[in-house]
Amino acid sequence: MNIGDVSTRTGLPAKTIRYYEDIGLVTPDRAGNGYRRFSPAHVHKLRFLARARSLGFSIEECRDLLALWEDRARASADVRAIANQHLDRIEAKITELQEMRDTLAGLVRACHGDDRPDCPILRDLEGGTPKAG
Amino acid sequence: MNIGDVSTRTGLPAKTIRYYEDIGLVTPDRAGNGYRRFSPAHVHKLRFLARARSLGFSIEECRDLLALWEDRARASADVRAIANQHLDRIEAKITELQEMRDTLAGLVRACHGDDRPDCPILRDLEGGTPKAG
DNA sequence: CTTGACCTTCCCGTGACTGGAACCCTTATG
DNA sequence: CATAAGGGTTCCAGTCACGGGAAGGTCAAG
Repeated sequence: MNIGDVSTRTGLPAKTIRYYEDIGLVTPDRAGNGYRRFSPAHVHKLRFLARARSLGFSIEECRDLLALWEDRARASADVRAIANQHLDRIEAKITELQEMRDTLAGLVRACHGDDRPDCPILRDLEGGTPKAG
Repeated sequence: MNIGDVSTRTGLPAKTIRYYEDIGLVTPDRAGNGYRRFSPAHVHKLRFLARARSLGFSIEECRDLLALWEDRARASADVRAIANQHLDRIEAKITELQEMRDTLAGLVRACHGDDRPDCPILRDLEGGTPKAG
């Protein structure tokens, strides 16, 4: 199978698939004309990667997950540890973004948003005068 | 004031302050020995930047906000538009992360996490067999 | 024989910095 | 006077996970 087919089958751009080869995540064969040739197993692997990436795992985590996936003697605890770590990072990021959102939403609410120059948003950015009174 | 003092006063690393000069966000004076010299106004501006960045505004948004901040005739609506747009992006990101979190949390819960190889997390990544039965 | 859709490699750009090398300026101390 | 410490300076490279685009090879159809 050529890279274009693999791309449609996995949803990954061809560029991304080449990149994954570059960094050693997949190693397709080569046809006589130099074209990459992918087996169903390669496609399966790339789908695994696409799914893991869509869940926000980093490339290095994907590499680890792939290794575990291909290790028939792996311990599920190892997989869960990676997932849990990632989960913690996601939770932290969510909290951080929620704080940003709350602050910003408050400022946007406080701003009348017309053609006058007075603006609580800028006042906050300027010096943390969070609307006195 | 030298860059080190500005760094402590604003909480921004010196490297970042130099970077902000590079991209034209601040333009400190220069002393005879080539050192950057910052006025209180520069520090104020950098604090503005630090606060805006901490709220997740991109550098380009910061540039726009700075321009509005320094335009005494600005309309608060313009500021609010930028903030609102940013708010939407934050909301979208939060939703995306929450979906990731929910999926991952489900998988982690389903994984017994011991030394056996059987693992629902890998099963999901492998092919979307989301635990049949 | 040409067209057009594929494929290849290669290099640059992204955002917002961070690390590090190699060097200059200033002050204090032996 | 040498030197060491602790500022500062420039410039280059790396991060992460690709994406854009150039320059060119390959293949099936008309």
